[in-house]
Amino acid sequence: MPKGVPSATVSRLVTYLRVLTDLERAGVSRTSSDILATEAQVTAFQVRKDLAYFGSFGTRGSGYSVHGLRQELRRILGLTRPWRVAIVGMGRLGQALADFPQLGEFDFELVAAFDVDEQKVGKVLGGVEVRHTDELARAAADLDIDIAFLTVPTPAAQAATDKVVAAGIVGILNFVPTVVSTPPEVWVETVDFLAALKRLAYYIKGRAPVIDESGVKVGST
Amino acid sequence: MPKGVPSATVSRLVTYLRVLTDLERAGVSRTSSDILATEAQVTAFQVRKDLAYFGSFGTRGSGYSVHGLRQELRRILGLTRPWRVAIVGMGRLGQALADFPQLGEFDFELVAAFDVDEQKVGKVLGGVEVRHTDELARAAADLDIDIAFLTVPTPAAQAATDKVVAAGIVGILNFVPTVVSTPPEVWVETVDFLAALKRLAYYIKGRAPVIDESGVKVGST
DNA sequence: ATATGTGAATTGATTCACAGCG
DNA sequence: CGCTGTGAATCAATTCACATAT
Repeated sequence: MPKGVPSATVSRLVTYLRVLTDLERAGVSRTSSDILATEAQVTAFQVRKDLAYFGSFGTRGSGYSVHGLRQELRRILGLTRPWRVAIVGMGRLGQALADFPQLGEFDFELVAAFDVDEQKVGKVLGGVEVRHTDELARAAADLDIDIAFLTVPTPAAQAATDKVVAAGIVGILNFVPTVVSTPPEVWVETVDFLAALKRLAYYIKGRAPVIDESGVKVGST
Repeated sequence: MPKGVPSATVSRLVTYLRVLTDLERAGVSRTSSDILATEAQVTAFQVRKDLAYFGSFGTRGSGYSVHGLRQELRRILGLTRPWRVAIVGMGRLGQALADFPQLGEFDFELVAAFDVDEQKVGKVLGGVEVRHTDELARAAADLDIDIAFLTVPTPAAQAATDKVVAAGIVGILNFVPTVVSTPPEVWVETVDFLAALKRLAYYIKGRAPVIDESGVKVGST
């Protein structure tokens, strides 16, 4: 596990893994940095450099084994063992994620769900019984929870995070549009579509088609 | 609109804007790069450098006007005018997004929804009438659509993207876990929670609590 | 002949120190 | 005096050229 790997490299490795999975599913047995680069929309240099952080996985002159490189990437990314996931916050999004069928496909197992609403505690939503968030520490130890999906309302985010941290959970997938504080041993990845939408506004500002006086779309000025 | 702004800066501007909105809502009238930095979990240097790409918005010795800086960031990010959004792909996620109440709060207006499924075309899902995806080009011109939310099944992603591009839409918020190809005048922001989850696995690999033989959690080795 | 793996060069982003203004 | 704004320095990431292996 080398140090100093750019986080952009980790993101790209996830993309390469998806491309390799598609290739393997399509029955392709060998590939190259060129092909991976095209599919991932990066350069072949970048693909090779990204892989070089972790070792040498190809054969000079003939490229990479699709299956072999896929296994290596799964190992590098830590996707060869099942991760045990809990959802914290069973509102609309939490319930939708509980229902999401493809989680298991990728060795992520939903093992618990939590909410502070007594109306929800004890009910089964999306196939899991909802427990009270105060049970987090006990349940995390019993159920060996690795990852929490944080899907609580924004004002509750930090308090819920503190409970997750106190429970010894080291990974948080944060769906709440706010920055939460955690000790350094806890890693937080954020998924925030409103933030992505606002970035998009920045990039297309001034590019959006302009309608001229006759109602015809013309290029931006 | 300065060139060469790091994309990380754009992401952080979105965070600063959220912090400023919270501060304004809380009735705070002035702030500083230090306060913004703490809330956004970056350094004060970084805040000032990020803002410096676009101008000078503070007062030396006394910091920033919360309201003033918030307006500047809204202007910089292109959030002072309404953006017209269409959803392409009215499956589970598309319907959930159509139902999402907070879009309008941020000057994003849902103006149309598309699907290829004849069963869905003509129905009203999440408050919008669903049109056939082949109507995209016509509708985009009539309704002046700026942004498409891409929420189609993965195998349909590129074909749907091509229709979006042909319709003259310049911004795509891509929820599909794949890389789509677009001409350079179209900007794509990707929201992929499975990718974020896999990155998380990488970072916590080796950090996850280890259970010793007596069933007690101990630090990772 | 061909495509990988990698050190060197370049480009880009962040950090810093302090000059500049209120 | 305090806090912003910014050029210079450091640090990090990407690009490139080519040596290397099959």
